[in-house]
Amino acid sequence: MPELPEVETTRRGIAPLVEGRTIERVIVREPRLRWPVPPGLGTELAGQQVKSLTRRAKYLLFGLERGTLLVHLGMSGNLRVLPADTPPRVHDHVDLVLDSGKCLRLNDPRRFGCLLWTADDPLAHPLLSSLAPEPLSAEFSAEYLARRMRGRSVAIKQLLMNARVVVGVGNIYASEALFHAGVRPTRAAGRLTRREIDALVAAVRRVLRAAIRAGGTTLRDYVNADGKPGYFRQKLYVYERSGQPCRICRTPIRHLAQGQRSSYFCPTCQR
DNA sequence: ATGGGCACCTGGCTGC
DNA sequence: TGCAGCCAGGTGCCCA
Repeated sequence: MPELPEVETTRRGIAPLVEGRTIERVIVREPRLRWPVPPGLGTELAGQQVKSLTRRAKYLLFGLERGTLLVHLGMSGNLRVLPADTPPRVHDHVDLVLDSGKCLRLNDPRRFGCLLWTADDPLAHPLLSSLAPEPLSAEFSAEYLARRMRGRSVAIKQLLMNARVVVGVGNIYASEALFHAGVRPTRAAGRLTRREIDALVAAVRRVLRAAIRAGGTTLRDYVNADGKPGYFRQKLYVYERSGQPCRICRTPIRHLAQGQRSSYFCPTCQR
């Protein structure tokens, strides 16, 4: 589900409601997430104030007085701030009960998400330590990408989704960015021209920024912190549009599978 | 090092 | 109506 824009939308939505609040207690209804919720989490978090809420890749980092809470939403997770007495629904796995009378509630049907705590520098955590640059940072430049693509035979779409090359770009925005750059998803990464790499870096940035502005993309079950869907779906050019006319040239959008993931492209606009 | 495939899970849709 | 099969915003790990 959530790629960078959806995680960032979630962060912006919940930050004003959690920053400065104290966690009174933690309710774990289902600890079996991608990694088990640590058994001592409640003891660790109770009484701690949330100092900051930041994002690294698709992880949310809750900076506490002591240590950091790491949350990943996996494919189907969402976080909402609700009145603490709201009856839990199916797949409401964890609540952080706040001193505001509200709770931060994690819902995740597929349980591919995770909720972990670390006492140390969160960026040194094994799950975060080898992550690539943020796509919206200056570090993600055409020079950088060109260097990382050189000699690689892997398809450009799969490389874009590799978190050791650039983070935050998932299945939707990889297809969309490649459309806007005019590059077919199947091209070998190492064969792109410098002009195409320039276009691709710009397209990744543009698509992610526009999606954040629209509150993310809701395909099925993504909702933001207010329980509302994102509106970027209406601005998708190729994703889940196979057979429909290209918004630029009317050629039917094509679908194919790459590494067990669906890709979409316009055979006319993308070369 | 690189690339490919599988695994983890639930739910919704399709087609027989 | 029932059920099998397939697909879905991610990503760590194992193998060649």
